[in-house]
Amino acid sequence: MDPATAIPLLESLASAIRLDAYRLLMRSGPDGMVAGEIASALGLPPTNLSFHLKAMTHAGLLAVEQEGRFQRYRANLALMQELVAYLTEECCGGNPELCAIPRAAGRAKRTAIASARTGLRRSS
Amino acid sequence: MDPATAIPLLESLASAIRLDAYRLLMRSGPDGMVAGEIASALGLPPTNLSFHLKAMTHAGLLAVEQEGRFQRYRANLALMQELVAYLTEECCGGNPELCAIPRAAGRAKRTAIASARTGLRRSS
DNA sequence: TCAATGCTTCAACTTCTGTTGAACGGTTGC
DNA sequence: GCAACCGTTCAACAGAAGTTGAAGCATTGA
Repeated sequence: MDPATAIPLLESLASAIRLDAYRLLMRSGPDGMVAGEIASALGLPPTNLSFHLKAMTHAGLLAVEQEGRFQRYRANLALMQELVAYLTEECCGGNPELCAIPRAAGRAKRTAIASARTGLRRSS
Repeated sequence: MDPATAIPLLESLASAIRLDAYRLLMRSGPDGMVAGEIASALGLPPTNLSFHLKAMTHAGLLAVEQEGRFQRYRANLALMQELVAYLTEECCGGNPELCAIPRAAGRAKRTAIASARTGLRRSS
């Protein structure tokens, strides 16, 4: 995944309504939910929900299927997993165990990066 | 992590400028970078960059430290890892291996959900 | 002390996002 | 066919986010 793909997904999730909707659909499993069910579960007017569901569907985070007069939405879990993998990569360069360590422990690995800079240093 | 904590982080990352800035700082390791270095690396005017760095710092995604007349920014990798853990949880209920499976495989698990609905089914 | 530097804050503006009510199209059941 | 229902699209508005230039504050070096 590249940034251009990740950003629309992050935008989709960076809203309380859309994050709630996604979590709801994730929990509802492969059956997903019909728009009206989602609206009543989240307590939203249908126009507003439709706006957000459309945005998420456009981003690829949801799939929609017509079912008679209903619209059934499902979470695209595979894409979400790709996003998580991308963030893990961006977080620690693929080494999650480096993330939370104290600063001194990263010293060996950052030599190359440090030497590429212009000599600005903390007072130490 | 709860949604109220995750959303500002997702907002922080849901912008090309801010995502680029975070990736840059992540790659620069524990040394971080000075604001001017970031600005020239990303090709941004300082006012604009300052706006975004402030937003990310406010969200907790970056840490900033004064260093003489410079401001040194560092990525908060621990928080990023918490976010990834949260998304993993939200993605598959803590079971990432369930994510990408074909729909039929989830049948047993969704019985309870399905029975709560009104008997609507796809034509199959 | 004073000019230069690095970065931020402020104000003004433009653009994007989110919300709402009204209208519309498609499906269902009588 | 026709009314009821589900959900979307549209238009209008309010508020938030992003960008820019000017001004300000703090630090540095002469």
